[in-house]
Amino acid sequence: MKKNVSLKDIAEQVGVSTALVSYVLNNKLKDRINKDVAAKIKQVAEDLNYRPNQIARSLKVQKTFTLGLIVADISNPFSSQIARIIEDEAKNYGYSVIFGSSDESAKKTGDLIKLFLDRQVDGLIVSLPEHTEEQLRYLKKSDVPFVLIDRYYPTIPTNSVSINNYAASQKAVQHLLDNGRKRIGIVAYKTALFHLNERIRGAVDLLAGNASIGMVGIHSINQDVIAAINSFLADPQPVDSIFFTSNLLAISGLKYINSLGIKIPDQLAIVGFDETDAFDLFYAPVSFMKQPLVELGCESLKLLFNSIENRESIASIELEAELVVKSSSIIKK
Amino acid sequence: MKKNVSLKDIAEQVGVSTALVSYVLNNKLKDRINKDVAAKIKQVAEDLNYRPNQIARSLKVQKTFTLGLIVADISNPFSSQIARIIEDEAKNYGYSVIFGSSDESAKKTGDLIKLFLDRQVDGLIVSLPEHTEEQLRYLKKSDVPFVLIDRYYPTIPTNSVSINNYAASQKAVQHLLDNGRKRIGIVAYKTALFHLNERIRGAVDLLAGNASIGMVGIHSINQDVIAAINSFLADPQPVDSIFFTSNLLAISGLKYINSLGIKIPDQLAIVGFDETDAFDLFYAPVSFMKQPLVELGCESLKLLFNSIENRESIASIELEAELVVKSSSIIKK
DNA sequence: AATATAAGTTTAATCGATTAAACTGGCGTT
DNA sequence: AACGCCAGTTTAATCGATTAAACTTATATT
Repeated sequence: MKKNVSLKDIAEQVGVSTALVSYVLNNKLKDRINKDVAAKIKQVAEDLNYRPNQIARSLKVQKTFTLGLIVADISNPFSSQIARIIEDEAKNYGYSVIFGSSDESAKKTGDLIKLFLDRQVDGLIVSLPEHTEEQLRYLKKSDVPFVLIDRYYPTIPTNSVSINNYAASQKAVQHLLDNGRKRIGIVAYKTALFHLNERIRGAVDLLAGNASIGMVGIHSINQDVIAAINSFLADPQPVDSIFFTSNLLAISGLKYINSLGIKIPDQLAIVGFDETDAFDLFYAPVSFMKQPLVELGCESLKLLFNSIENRESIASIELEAELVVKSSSIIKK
Repeated sequence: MKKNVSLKDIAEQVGVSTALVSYVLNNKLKDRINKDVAAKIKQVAEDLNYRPNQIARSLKVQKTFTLGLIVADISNPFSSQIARIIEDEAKNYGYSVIFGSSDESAKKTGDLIKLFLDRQVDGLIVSLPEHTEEQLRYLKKSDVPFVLIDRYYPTIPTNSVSINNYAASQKAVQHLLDNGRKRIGIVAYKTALFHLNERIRGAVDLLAGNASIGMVGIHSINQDVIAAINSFLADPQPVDSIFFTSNLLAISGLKYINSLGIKIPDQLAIVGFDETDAFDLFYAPVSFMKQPLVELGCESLKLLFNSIENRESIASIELEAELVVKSSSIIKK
């Protein structure tokens, strides 16, 4: 195996100490160093194709320039788009990202947190599954800067970036009302996650109790979505519109609606949550609440870097989602 | 800032050397160590919640237990699913993954390779953009174990895992022929990438020159797909079926076909490449060539770990894609 | 001439772990 | 009593970089 070139190799070849090589290559003590020696060192470093060992550097300077990212599932487009944005933006700050999927499991989340802390990440961006108060406390105690993204506990103060789910939900429902819909079905997760329950609360508040809600278990999505839609339709006053509070729920629901031969938007208006290619391929392209993914990612990093520089700072940022109207929810002319 | 607990802290508290602590916690020299002392050390380590600093450990043992993963774009479902599988499986081997998106840029790919090498990854899994022979040579010279996934250069021997694109393409086209289609349009990328050209070659060979091909630039997908479809339809003998050689091409094409009001599969049969939710939401769920993603990921890791243990080994693995038939390509009963 | 200052470089400690080699008493053997 | 041996432990080097402090010369100042 070829050995990597180290400071020592350069030092020996030039005939100086490693310290001097380090000073030269890092442009420190600039004005005190002999120009010819500096030039020679740079030349040799170049010739040997020297690349500093970041592990050694990290150990010494106590900084890894690595961030940990925990998402629910990197293969879900919501997560992967966020990951993409964070990876890109972190690179601009000189940071790399290591990542993991929690699979909505509290235990996996805890394991990933420990794994990342062991690797001395400089900070974490985490999307927490439900029932992770313990993991969150561990994280706070660890004293590593971190930011919660998408999901947070309103009663536990932390850095966080999320959207205003309550308002988003109301925008979606109001849009259906504005388009003449009277009976709105809400399909939502049965969950302890605050942000998802805010989506329910927003809709219910606006409809003043006059809402049909279908609850879906995260591990039985297709089955529960079908049951929810069936019950919406079996109602003496069947719904004339459905608001799906997540992208997976919408995809699952639309497949079933397709198979029933129900016409969208004539018989049923649809609004989804989060963007996906699939919405556009539907014969009646699906209206949806669009989350500001770039802002979510960038604001998270801003908070995180703030927190890395100044441990005291804690901030919560709430962004607005935007309604994108396509043909699934409007009255055909 | 709270300092992490180190071996030294434990050693001081117990009143022994750090060496002994290390031996105990790593279960080395088991039979030579006083049981009471060992118990005490373990107890104190537990009490202080000691977690070894992996950076320090990596420096000493010259192994980081980290892999680098370079995909084209982590927000493309093909990449993110692979990333998911690799992350999961690597974790089983005790490895973490750092990742980056090349954006199909040779320069970014080179930058990522350097970044990952600087961080002393133990190995790399790379999906190369076109015109990256130079970056590939650099990688080979670096002597770090790596595996190419999905894409490879047939003339440059490396570890690689890919699918048999030639055969996959023929399966797709043969399926269309079997279902009575006579004029098949192929929509493919204009690219230097070998694996994508294999898809074209497979189709063309089978159709013996009787194929219409629409070439699409990677940076002008929508525009070029539209042009391709227009030309297919303007032909004196218009096509009765289209094979899209990637998921993005299919999505783009289906959107356009939708807008033209063309009926699938009656007027036009469709076969796509790679799975996506979108295919299922289309009113005529789309048939597609399904890549064995789990196998791709797992075989890559197997090759990589082989290569990490034994630098000499080089192997290329070719997997088969499978045709998944839905309603977009079959004759309606 | 004595001393201060500056320029250029090196020494050596350090980050936190690992590990080969050396050490220390106590014990048994002859 | 002298020696070897062994269990149990420590010493010290090492990984590759960073950096405060110390160290040389040479030059300037008084």
